[in-house]
Amino acid sequence: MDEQTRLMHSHTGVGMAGHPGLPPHMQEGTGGPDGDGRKQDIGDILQQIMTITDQSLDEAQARKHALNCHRMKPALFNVLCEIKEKTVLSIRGAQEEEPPDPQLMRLDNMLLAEGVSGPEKGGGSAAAAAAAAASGGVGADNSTEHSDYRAKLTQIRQIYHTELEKYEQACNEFTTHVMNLLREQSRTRPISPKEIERMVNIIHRKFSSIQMQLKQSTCEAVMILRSRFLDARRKRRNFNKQATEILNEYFYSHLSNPYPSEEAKEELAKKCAITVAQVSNWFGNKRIRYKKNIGKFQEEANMYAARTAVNAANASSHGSQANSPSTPNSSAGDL
DNA sequence: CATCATGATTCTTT
DNA sequence: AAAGAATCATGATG
Repeated sequence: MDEQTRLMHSHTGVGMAGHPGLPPHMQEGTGGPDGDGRKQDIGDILQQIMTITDQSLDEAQARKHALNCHRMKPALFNVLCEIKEKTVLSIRGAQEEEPPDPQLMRLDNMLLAEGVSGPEKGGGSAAAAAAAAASGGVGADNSTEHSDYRAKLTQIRQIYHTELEKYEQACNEFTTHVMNLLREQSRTRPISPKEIERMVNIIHRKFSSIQMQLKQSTCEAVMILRSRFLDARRKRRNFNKQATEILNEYFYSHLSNPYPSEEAKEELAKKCAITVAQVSNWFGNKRIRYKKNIGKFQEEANMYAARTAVNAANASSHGSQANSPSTPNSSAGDL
């Protein structure tokens, strides 16, 4: 490896010939193979940097002060301003404003929709619950499953916000640092406020590209979480036997018109300890499956018909029997 | 472990 | 908006 020669090669005078308003490291295309007139060893520069001491810094400070106080300084500064005035016009054509990145907007929208990037509310879980309910739409029944989801979502949001804050802070720090630097330099070379502004824009763009990575990974995390939990809303649990009995009873006793009204659904939901939506699901499934294969359900139909008949008989004969909800082991309980 | 039952979701129809 | 139809994914079962 001849890194040394390569480095030597890449350092030429052109590095200083770039944009006057930008520090060299922010420009593209500086350096590169070039005429090797001087071939100044970059190692020398590094050496100089490494050997900077407080003393030499003080020295430099003093020299700067001396320069600033030089009697020719204002005149020189004016000349520089003039030159700058001429050159800056040709530079102005650079990309001023960029259109908002569609991908970034997509990510932002999604994070907002998931309740991640929204305003952090005190409760946290409440916000997450609202978000989950809004996105899930149907759910909101057994919160035992959702609480885990909410907890994880809150966790993700916390990480996201702390990271975002860190970036924000770093960005601000860096920006003020650079601005101070530029202001300091503006005493010896002309720097227009517009240039400083553009510099700030560049910094912000760099940092926002970092932020986008954060948003991207946050989005991925949320997606994974969703697929694991919210999609686990279809982690189906069979209704208990009693509930299916109640539902079947209603279904077969209203076989000619198995469409319970809203009130009836509520009643059934209450009796079965399930939601109205679940009752609707059940009837939807039952109707279509019954219709599809009546023969398969014939036995079941007969059974429930017989039972309701018996129940009716009991109710009528014994008069005021409030309710016999379970009738655990009656005629058709098992084969 | 293959298969069916079943609750939930999604899309289409009414 | 509600029902129908197709489909998905899991639970139960043998």
